[in-house]
Amino acid sequence: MAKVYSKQQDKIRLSAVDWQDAALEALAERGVQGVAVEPLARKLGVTKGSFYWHYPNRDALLVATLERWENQECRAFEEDFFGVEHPRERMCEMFRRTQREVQSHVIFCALFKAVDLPVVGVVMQRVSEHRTDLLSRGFRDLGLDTDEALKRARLAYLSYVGFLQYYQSFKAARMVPAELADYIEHVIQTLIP
Amino acid sequence: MAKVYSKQQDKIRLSAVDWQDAALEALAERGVQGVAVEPLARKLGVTKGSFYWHYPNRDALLVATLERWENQECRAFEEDFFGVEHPRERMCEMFRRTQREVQSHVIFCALFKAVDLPVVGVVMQRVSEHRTDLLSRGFRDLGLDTDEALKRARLAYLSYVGFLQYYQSFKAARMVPAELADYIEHVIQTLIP
DNA sequence: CTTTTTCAATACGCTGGCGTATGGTCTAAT
DNA sequence: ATTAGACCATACGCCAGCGTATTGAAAAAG
Repeated sequence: MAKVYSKQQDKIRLSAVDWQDAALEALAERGVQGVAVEPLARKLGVTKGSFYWHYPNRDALLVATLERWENQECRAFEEDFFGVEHPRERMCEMFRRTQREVQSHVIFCALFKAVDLPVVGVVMQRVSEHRTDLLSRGFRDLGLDTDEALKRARLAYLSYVGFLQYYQSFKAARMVPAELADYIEHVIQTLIP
Repeated sequence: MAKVYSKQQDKIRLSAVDWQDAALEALAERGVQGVAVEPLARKLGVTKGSFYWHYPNRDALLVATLERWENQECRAFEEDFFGVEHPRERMCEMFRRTQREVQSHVIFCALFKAVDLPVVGVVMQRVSEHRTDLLSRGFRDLGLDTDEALKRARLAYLSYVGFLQYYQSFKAARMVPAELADYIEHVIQTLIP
């Protein structure tokens, strides 16, 4: 489906998925409102005449892009979760995850900022519940009762969300990697029983 | 300076501050990009001819509005902080604050979503540091050493940010007040030594 | 009661994005 | 080699917001 091309500029013919890839890139760079058809067309070295052959409108691209992202994202999260056997080590790794897979976080963050758009909202709500569920399960495995585990999972997840919002944006005032790692370890010590 | 008028509609003549008030309202309702001069003018029952007498451009209104908001917001936070003597009770109240003063949180949240705009970014960074500083001080008063206190303050603040981002938007999936209070108490138990 | 000053209306041009319509070109299959 | 379908260009029209320029009205100052 994906054709052969060298640069972003001189490509052959595009598929619907190519537009989604470009949308994700724009999303990471300029946020949801950066996903605009004419700019995307320019970036792809094409005109919007092409776009409206693949999608009926901008929203449709957004929906398709987010659906693919959601699947892939949830799968990755699950793999990370179930990838570690030991319950405590497992949770620690989930927290340390914040320092890795940067691009993924950038998109997550951009989406969270646009959560007021219905199209984005429904997706982020599902993703949030999915993650909270898993974290909650992780805390149960550490001995917390159902209720405590859920609340702790919410706290953990929301502190993650807040962290991203903050540190993705204030790139100037960022902690250095060592300081960041130190912070994460503190969070682990504080939130994991 | 503020003239007499009955409704939002039929007012006499406007001052620069009237535009700031309207801007704050729009900010709470539609986010930063809702602060647009022509819509504001409509809401104020006036045309943009008026606006450009008071401000050179949209950005100037934003700056002025944010400056006023920042002062007022930081002052309120300090008052809440120093308003309670007992160090532990003080911190507990700061956390419970999340359930009150709703309008204030709405604006805070809207601003955080637009933190990529330089005008907004610089303000939110200052506000964030201000709050983190005070929280850090609060944790020191509870016996944490300087380093731990700072990290704990960051965690507390960022979990607050994440919480707002989430619950301001997903009004549908909100916790009921009792459940919310329960969550807050859990956070208090977990984060306050 | 003039004269300034302050505030507002009208009308204009510009930009950037959306979406449509129509026709053209390349490719793959017949 | 022809044809059908997939992909793209061009050229529209539309809308919403920004900002400017000019004129007008209403207060306040003199």
